[in-house]
Amino acid sequence: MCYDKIKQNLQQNKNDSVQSIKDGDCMKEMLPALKKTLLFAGIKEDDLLNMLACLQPKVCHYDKNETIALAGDGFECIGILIKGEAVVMKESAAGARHVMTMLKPGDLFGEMVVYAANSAWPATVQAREASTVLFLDREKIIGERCQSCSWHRTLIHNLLKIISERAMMLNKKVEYLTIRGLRGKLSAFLLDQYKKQGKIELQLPLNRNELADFLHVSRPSMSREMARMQEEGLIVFQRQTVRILNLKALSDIVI
Amino acid sequence: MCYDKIKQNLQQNKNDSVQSIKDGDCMKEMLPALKKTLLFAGIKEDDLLNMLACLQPKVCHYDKNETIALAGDGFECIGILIKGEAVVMKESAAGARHVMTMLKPGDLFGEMVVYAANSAWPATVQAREASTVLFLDREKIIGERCQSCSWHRTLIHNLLKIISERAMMLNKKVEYLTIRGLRGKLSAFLLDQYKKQGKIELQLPLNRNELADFLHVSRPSMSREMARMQEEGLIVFQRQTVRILNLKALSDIVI
DNA sequence: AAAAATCGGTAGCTATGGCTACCAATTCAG
DNA sequence: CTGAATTGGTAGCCATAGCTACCGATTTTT
Repeated sequence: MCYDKIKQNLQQNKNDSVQSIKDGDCMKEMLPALKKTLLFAGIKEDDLLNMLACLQPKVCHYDKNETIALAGDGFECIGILIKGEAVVMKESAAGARHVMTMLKPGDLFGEMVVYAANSAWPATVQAREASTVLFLDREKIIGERCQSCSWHRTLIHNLLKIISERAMMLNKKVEYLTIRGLRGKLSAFLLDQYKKQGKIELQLPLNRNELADFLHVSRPSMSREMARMQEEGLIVFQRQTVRILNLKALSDIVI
Repeated sequence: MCYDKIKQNLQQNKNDSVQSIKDGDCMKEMLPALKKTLLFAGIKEDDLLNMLACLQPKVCHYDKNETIALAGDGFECIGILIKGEAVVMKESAAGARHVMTMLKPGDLFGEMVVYAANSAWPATVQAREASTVLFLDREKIIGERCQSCSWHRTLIHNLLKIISERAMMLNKKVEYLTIRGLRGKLSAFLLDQYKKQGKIELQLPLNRNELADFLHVSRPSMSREMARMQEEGLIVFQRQTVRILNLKALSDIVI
């Protein structure tokens, strides 16, 4: 498992991984990914180097299809994908696989798991291409033993923001999922878009397939319902454009 | 709205609310609630007082049925219910109300919203009895301007843990909700219980009504499905006791 | 510009599951 | 100990929505 890899890395000279970052080669490779990482938002490029020295990250390489983290593992580090591509997926005992997210360079994983007490990693992370991952110790991010580095505060801010927003997103998702009825889900989505875009003439940010997927309904069923709502004079639509005709009726549908 | 109340409070002498905490009367009332609050876990009772002096909380009182926070409000503070009882609820435009959580003394609210960028409060908090609420500024918890207080680190740890665990719970909920088919949801639930209890003979922690509610299905539909599963030799059950007969079959059902 | 792929709409069939109603068993209260 | 209330099982009806299949329109590729 990945965990073995991290441990191996630890047993090496402590400064080894940091050293390797400091020689320009490796660092240059990492910079673009690190700059994109939300965890490091607001930290100047020049400071990144010093910060990494303090964070003592472990760098691990994975081959294509190698497992980075296994569902059920305990997990002490936050991962940042530096290079390559990975997927977060659920695997049933039957072997059916369901991809939950794709990770691109700069993406974070494990932020939630790592700070929750005795929670096992709920999904498997697997490299889809040869990939490089940076592991950050959860305590080091907070700066448990570090009094001198000023940017720990920025990291904590970012971390709180990232996890909070993940939670808010999940909350929103639960809301959509618990709404009874396809029409209800659609109405809720349209009203949310209305709130966001401020006009009754909406541009849908998703195509039909993605929207159906997001609401967890089948595409034809959704199309049918949209057609019905148009018949009943609630909305008019053409492709990605939807105009809400009866705002009140829509909000009445949502529980 | 609540926000006005907090502002009023701010316009008073800055130390006013803190003062009032320091006179024993008010403080004694608060102590039991504060000790239960997860945000303060691991902080000694003696330290609580000093901590509150640094955090400069605002104390607000609410009458029965008064609104503490309104859906859509921006919100800069975390709330701790000290006395009374409150509910977090969703209100549709139609006026239908749905209680999401009940808050008891010591319970926190707003932790997620407050650290997510420009997120509006997704639900309304309303006092069900005459209640007292302590509001903590989000920056003060992190200790933005405070170098001296050592327990900021504990608070940050607790905060990260609380929000992470909330997110993990939501994640679990999404999992259950996205499973297609009543049988799938049931199987997933039973397998989770199996993992938790370690035996194939389970004691369900919920009665049928609660379980149906948790899985977002109707009680009769669930009973029917359970009966079918028994017919097919997957499980045997009687009231709260369920014995799993075919573990593999169950896990095959869950996607 | 033609071919291919993607995207969206529609139809028909059917499985799923929600709902009401009712009954049996168990638990609780007086 | 008896009546009431809660809890769980069952039946039947029917709305919802999933699925397959197919078609036309649009976009992309070559």
